[in-house]
Amino acid sequence: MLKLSEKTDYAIILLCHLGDVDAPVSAQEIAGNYQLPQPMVANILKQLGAAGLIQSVRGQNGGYVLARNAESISLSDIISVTDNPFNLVECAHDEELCKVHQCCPTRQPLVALHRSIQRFMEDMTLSTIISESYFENPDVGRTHHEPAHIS
Amino acid sequence: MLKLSEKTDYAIILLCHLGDVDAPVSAQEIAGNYQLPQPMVANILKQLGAAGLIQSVRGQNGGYVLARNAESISLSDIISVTDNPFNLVECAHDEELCKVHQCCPTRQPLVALHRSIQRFMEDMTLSTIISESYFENPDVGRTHHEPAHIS
DNA sequence: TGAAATAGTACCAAAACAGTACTATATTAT
DNA sequence: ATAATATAGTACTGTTTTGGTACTATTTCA
Repeated sequence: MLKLSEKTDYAIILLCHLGDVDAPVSAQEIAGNYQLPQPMVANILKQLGAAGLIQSVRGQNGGYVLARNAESISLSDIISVTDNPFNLVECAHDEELCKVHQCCPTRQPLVALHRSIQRFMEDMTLSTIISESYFENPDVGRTHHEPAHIS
Repeated sequence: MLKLSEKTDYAIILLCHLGDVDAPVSAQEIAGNYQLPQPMVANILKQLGAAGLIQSVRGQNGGYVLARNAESISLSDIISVTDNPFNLVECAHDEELCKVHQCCPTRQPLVALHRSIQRFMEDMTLSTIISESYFENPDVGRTHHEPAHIS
């Protein structure tokens, strides 16, 4: 399905949190903050760490911090970790995989769509996401701007 | 995963074929032409018919023709049939589904990405796909233009 | 009346996903 | 030292989605 995995959703949330704090943040802390199951948060953080997007600090008072500044982490980077490298169509990478290579009308236009999405995801950085995010915490006095529902 | 289903791939191929022919084309004919399993082709055509993208002609010498002209069939239409209606993130349609609604940094930027993709898919019509498609049939004397491979 | 086609549905195996569990290792506070 | 609190690595499992098939009914034409 043409949908982001929930892991990616969560990963973005976790990364936004890390981008807002300087000191290392533990999996437990984040899980508590967003009411998500701790093992899953830990698992995603492990993946993000292994991929080099965040850096781990082991031991007591340990946790995670961003490995790079938020400007240099793109949505594409994140999706590559939690959603596999983006690949709209299989044959985009390997033409041999195409089962109907005698006449494949899909390749050209779908590759164009692939590129368009890819580019968007590369331009969308974590810092952009953070600056565009909005908070609905009741304790934060903020105007509630409702994003229009789509499609 | 952020990938089109194979059914969508096939659906595009089938529709392109129908867009090139006037007389009704049967599932068997198409299956033979592209060396795809007949039952699957038939199944996809049934779905496309039920969705109103193509029109069926029953009985002997029957088959399918486009129900509308190729300009008015968008990639978005096709994907809605074979890939479910496009929905990059669950909460894009229903904010209540958001499990972390206290602070959801993902919504705004992902909705933007959703819109961007949605728009692209609506602008990409079947006739565009057909005109951009290229054929490698050996019997058709054509210059072979290799699309660059993408990341 | 028989052949060739679609209509509708239901089914099944394999893959992907979400989430968990367990063991090992590192660091710090006491 | 040692106990507490972290991450590291990996493997597992139930559920959902996907790809593909099967079967029966209906329509149309020769």
